[in-house]
Amino acid sequence: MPELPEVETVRRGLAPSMEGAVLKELELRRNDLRFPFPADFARHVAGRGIRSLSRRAKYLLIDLDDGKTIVAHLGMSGSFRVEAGAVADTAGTFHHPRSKDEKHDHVIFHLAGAGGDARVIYNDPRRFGFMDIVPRVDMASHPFFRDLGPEPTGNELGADYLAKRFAGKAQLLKSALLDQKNIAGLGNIYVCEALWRSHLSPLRAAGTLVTDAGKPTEALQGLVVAIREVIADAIAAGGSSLRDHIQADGSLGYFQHSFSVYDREAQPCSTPGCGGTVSRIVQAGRSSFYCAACQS
DNA sequence: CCTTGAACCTGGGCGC
DNA sequence: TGCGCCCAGGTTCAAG
Repeated sequence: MPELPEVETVRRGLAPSMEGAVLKELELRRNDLRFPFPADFARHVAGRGIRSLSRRAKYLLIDLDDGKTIVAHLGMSGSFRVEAGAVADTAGTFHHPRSKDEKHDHVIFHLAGAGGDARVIYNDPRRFGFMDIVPRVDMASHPFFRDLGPEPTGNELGADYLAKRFAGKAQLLKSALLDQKNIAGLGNIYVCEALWRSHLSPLRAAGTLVTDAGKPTEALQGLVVAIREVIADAIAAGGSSLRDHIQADGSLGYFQHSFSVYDREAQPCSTPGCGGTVSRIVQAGRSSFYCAACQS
């Protein structure tokens, strides 16, 4: 499902329709996703204005004008799509585009905005996603966010910080990078890709990237750069569209065309001069893709 | 503390 | 066409 770049792409796609709009009605087509919706969820948010859309890790945050925030996690298969408001065709006739209901449409945001009415529809076949509402003053201490590590964007993530987290750890590097307490927002795809870019094996112990003095090794510094770059590249590409993930406007991200190792088992490694082959192994129940020839 | 495996749920792909 | 199995972008909890 959506990792950080996909959620960021969703946020950017939804923002023009949602920011500044009024949430006329929240339509819940079932009682729960992964968890039950909060008590009186729909009644609670009806009529509220939407201030802004933001993101923390893989959470989409919809800030309302009453000091509360709708928190949405897309799980493995969640997606949003927008039905724009009335649009004039070339003859000047207004049409209200309304896509037909699709299977697994679970939550519908009915909006009134400057561009007319719109609907934002949350679809999630596997229902591993969830939504909740949290007062903004409590956000940092809320269990969703309390233990999250730094964002891998910009300069928030540092090698010195990771050295402290990894020091003395026998934990597999793959698992350490998937742990949202270490870095927030990475998932299976981008961990595999960042490890390939930094020529590090997913089988390596996290502690081997830290010197005896507790400082980051050059390898760890390279890993931090690779993580930042792969996330930035993926956001710029609109995320990765595998299976059911689409952008809010229905278009596809295209970072999947830039995968070097993810889902490329048995294909040649693209490190210049390497000549190796991409392997797939299973670690902690997840597939890891890597080149044993150039990643150590 | 550690790591692994199962669980949550539906659907797509593949082999037979 | 169908069935059974494996796999899937995440997270959490139990068990060893």
